[in-house]
Amino acid sequence: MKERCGSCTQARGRSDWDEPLRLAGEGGLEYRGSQQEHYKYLSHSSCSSRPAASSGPFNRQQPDVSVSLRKDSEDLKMLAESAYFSSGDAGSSLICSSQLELSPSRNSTTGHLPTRRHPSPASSSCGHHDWNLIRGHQAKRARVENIIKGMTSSPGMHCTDVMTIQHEESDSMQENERIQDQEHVEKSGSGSKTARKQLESQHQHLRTSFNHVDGVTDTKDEKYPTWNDSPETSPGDAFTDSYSEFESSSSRKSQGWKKMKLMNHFQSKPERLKLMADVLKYELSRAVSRSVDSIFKSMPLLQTSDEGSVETDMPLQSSAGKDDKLRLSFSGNAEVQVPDVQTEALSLVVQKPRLENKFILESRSRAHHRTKPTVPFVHDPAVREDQPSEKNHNAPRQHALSCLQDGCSEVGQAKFDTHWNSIKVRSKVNSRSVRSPQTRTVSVDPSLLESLRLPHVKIESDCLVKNSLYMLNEGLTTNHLKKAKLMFFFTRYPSSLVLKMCFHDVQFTRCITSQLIKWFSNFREFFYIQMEKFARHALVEGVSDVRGLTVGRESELFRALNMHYNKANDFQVPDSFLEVAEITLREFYISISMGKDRDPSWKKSIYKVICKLDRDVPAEFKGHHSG
DNA sequence: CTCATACCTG
DNA sequence: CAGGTATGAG
Repeated sequence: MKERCGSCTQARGRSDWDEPLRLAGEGGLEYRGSQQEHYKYLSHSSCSSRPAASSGPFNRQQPDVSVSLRKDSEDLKMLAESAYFSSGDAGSSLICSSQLELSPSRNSTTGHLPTRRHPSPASSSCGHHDWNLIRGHQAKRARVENIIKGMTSSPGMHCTDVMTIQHEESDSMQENERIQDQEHVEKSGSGSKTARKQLESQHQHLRTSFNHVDGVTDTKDEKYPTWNDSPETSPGDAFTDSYSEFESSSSRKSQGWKKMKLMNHFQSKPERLKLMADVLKYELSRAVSRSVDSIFKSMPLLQTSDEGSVETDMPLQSSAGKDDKLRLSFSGNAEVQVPDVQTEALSLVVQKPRLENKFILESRSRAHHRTKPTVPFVHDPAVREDQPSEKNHNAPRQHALSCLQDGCSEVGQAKFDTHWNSIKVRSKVNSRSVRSPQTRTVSVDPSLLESLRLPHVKIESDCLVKNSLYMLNEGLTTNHLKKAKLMFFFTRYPSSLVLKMCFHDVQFTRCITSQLIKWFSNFREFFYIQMEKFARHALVEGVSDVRGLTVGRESELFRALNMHYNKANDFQVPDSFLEVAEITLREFYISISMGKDRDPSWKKSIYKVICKLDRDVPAEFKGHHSG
């Protein structure tokens, strides 16, 4: 009694689900013949009365449907194919590209903003006076920009970004130490040196430090890759050790030529060092505070609309409209701009790294050097129509965090608003996976906050984490189910591509895919059961002509269907679905009236017809509102 | 054999 | 709606 849509099963079976990377498009072609065959059969059947001249919805539809659907099918295939190929390899190539894009620190040529400066003794000496000409606020700005730059990296980077900032400071200071040492030697060699001169020297030194931060990059970038790739050695190591006395943040070991310098640091200028550290801390905290404040200022918006896309005073170098991931990373890092080397990674790691999407969170064990920027992979098929939702989103969608559309930007989509708070769907898959924002916390070491003098910065972890780290669900929620039901109005046999596009916020594991398939299978089951029931009922009631079978919005059949798929009745069921329902009902009626239901697989032919009536799912299903 | 689905059941 | 099973295609 296994009635199956043979071609459907074939076309949508392995090639579709089992190998999602393969486009499931051939089915449509195969069905075409079947459909024609079917309609031929229908026209031959005693019940079929579909002369073109006759009126009525049935006649109006059939020819149109069979033709236009064919065309639509073609278009769909094309669209799907293009969309597919761009999204199919997203899991891999996008990651790679994103990593590249997101790692300005690894490629000094990409950034206006220096990420890492390692003034070599020679060049730093040469540029010393030039740097002194640069105003302090420029230096600060540079640092802030640097911070922002760091934010554009992945969430997993925040710790090391901070480290980098510290190291930058350290390096600058160290460089100045070297300069000062030189000066010291020179002056001591020449003669007297007053305490005032010492003080001036310190101030000069500090200015130089900041200027270094701002201006060093050009000459030192070439050193960065080495530093980045070889965490064990860094020109800034020496000072890091001394600097850590104030920040207690670094465990890096000084190496090589640094050690002698380090000795000098402590022996000759402890006070100066301390002063420098204090000033640096102050400046750093100010800069960080400003940047963080600006970020947080914009953060609450992220929860509710695209307006919340991160807009800060700070220049965001990276992205044009398409690079949502960059901005996402930006927000992701925003939460942890506090130089905390100990805590936040833990809270982030709590989030399960995504295996398929390589959502990698760097281990803290590598915090002592800049980790490779990790990319929060936004399962965001590149071809996805990035068009605004019809109900909201006047704000430009390019404002990032469009990848957050699922959770945070569903203004006006009341029926999806509770996505993030939705209860779990009863299922094995769900039971292990639904991420609740409340489960995430960002722990920032209070002492570090204190040390940074950022009392006003509130780490709104939920908001931040929600916005930055919840793009991908491991489980299907009730809202996903709801969405799937609404999708059923358009497609009874969604391809894996469509599913991925519409549920791009879900990690498409095998389980998830199977569950979605099962959902639609259940939907179809209910749908066909209703159809058969009403068709039989019509026969019993003596309906003699299929033209008398219509499915209107007031019909009992539609109400039953609507109750099932659109219980809240908050979705405008497309007319096309009514047509599909009507066609299906008539197919059942015809088959039953012909006694075909005695054939165990009598529904097969009906399935063949219906599966061809799938429409493209509206873009709003693909773009956002996961639920 | 695997795989995906239809069908049946709870 | 999901689990289990039967079926058929590859």
